[in-house]
Amino acid sequence: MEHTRRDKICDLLRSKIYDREVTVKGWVRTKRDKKTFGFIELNDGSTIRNIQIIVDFATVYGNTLNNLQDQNTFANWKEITTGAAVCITGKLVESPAAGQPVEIQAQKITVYGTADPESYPLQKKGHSLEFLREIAHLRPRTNTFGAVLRIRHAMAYAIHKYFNDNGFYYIHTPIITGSDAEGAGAMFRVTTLNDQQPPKLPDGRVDYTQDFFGKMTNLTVSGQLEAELGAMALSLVYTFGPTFRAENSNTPRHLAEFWMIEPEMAFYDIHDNMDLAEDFLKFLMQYALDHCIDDLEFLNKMYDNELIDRLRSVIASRFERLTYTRAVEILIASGQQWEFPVSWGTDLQAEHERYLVEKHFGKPVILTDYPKDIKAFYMKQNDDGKTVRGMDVLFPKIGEIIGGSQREEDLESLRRRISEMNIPEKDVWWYLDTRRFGTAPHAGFGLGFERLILFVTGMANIRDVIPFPRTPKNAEF
RNA sequence: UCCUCCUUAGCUCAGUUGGUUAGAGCAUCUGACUGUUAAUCAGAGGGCCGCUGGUUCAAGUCCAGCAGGGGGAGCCA
Repeated sequence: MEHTRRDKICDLLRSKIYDREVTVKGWVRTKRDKKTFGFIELNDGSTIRNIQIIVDFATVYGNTLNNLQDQNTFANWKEITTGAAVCITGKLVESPAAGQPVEIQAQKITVYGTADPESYPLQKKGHSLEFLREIAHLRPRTNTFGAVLRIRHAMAYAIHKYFNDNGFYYIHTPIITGSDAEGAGAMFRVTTLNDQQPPKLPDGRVDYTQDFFGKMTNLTVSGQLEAELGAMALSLVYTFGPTFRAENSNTPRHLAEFWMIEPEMAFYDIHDNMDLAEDFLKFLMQYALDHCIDDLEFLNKMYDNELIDRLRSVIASRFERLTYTRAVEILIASGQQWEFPVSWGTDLQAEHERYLVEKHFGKPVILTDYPKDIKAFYMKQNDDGKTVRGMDVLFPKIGEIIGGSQREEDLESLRRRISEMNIPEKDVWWYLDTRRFGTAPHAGFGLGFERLILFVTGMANIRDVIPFPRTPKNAEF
């Protein structure tokens, strides 16, 4: 096939240099027939917008549709259906009609790949998100998923940019882990043992010393502990990678495989941690508004009329910071009827978080200083002996978007906590070593990437903000 | 995992107290149309009514089980 340079549609739509030859390659969204000419709407993924191509049949085919009996002449035109991949060369001109700034007067059309209209599942009208999940291999070709995927990319890039520009180092933490000390949820086993006849110990249990790694291994549920090791040398680090939870969670906010961002900062206390989290989130939202406005406007129009206002409102607000204890007082004093009663010492339920964020304060909330018994072992204990320096950032619509804490840097306090929570010290000897050798105050947090994308896109279901969702009973594609 | 709702044409959905041959819009196909833009107009084709079993003279409709999906909850990010 002859090679031709490609003009990106996003560039052409912005161009003011008319009457020049251009070549576009992309996928047909719609075709509209007339008698002597037709229109093609072409999309190449560079923008949510299509470019319009006008095809004068006399120019391109030397004939008109009145002579349809001449099948050879119009075989090419008939192959141009929704979903077909084509290459079109023509002249870029100012559009004489409203609806688009420029259009292309076609001179030559090559069809790379047809899409049989009888069986191609995407049509030019809208589809339900549930249906599109069943064809996740084709849904990137829709306006909605094009927009979501471009925003997802922009947010991934903005995350790296933010940390890089602020002196953080990207550290790659392992995906296969031999520790299950996180306690963050059920794990997926990684093994190469024969699943029919695994080697057994005398007591009947599987002998993992004969497994690939010589021990039981799983997919990671968090890179935090390893990120802390990096922070104890490079001061400012972050991880950004896939994590896995084998929980049987069937909700619009949970995935079995999701991506998480975990910065870890030496010499930060919980207040520095909160400052960073707030600044970071606002930066990401501003980045989306600055770089993805076409896609955001589409999502705002089609799915969530308050999306752009909400992003702006979060950027403009100062996140409300209060202790867990104070939050419990507010909830008790609210006089609301709760499905789950509020009392000091139990974790807040979704209804409580929603009340604080959406009703009481009307803006993002950061809760701190939780009871130690409902939080992880590594959180720094307060002097009151009851609470730890954890912090959760709660957002409207999606609830907890960030969870973090100042970490316990004192070896003996940490060992006591590990013992209380029945975690074998031999599993975390390497983690304890950071407290043995040059320990320092430090803090960090975790941000669920897809939760962030949910908020930034206004989508309602987490399965629609990751290209190939992994959920219980679903690992297709 | 629990509660709840749903499953009818390629898609989105109607379908009356159980009663002849199961409908619509969009999509597809055929045609009309001198600038359309989710074009418009006319016509045509398209159904294991999720699966299995039951009740009944008769089941898309009632009952049970199973499967898949949505929403809520829990777990969490």
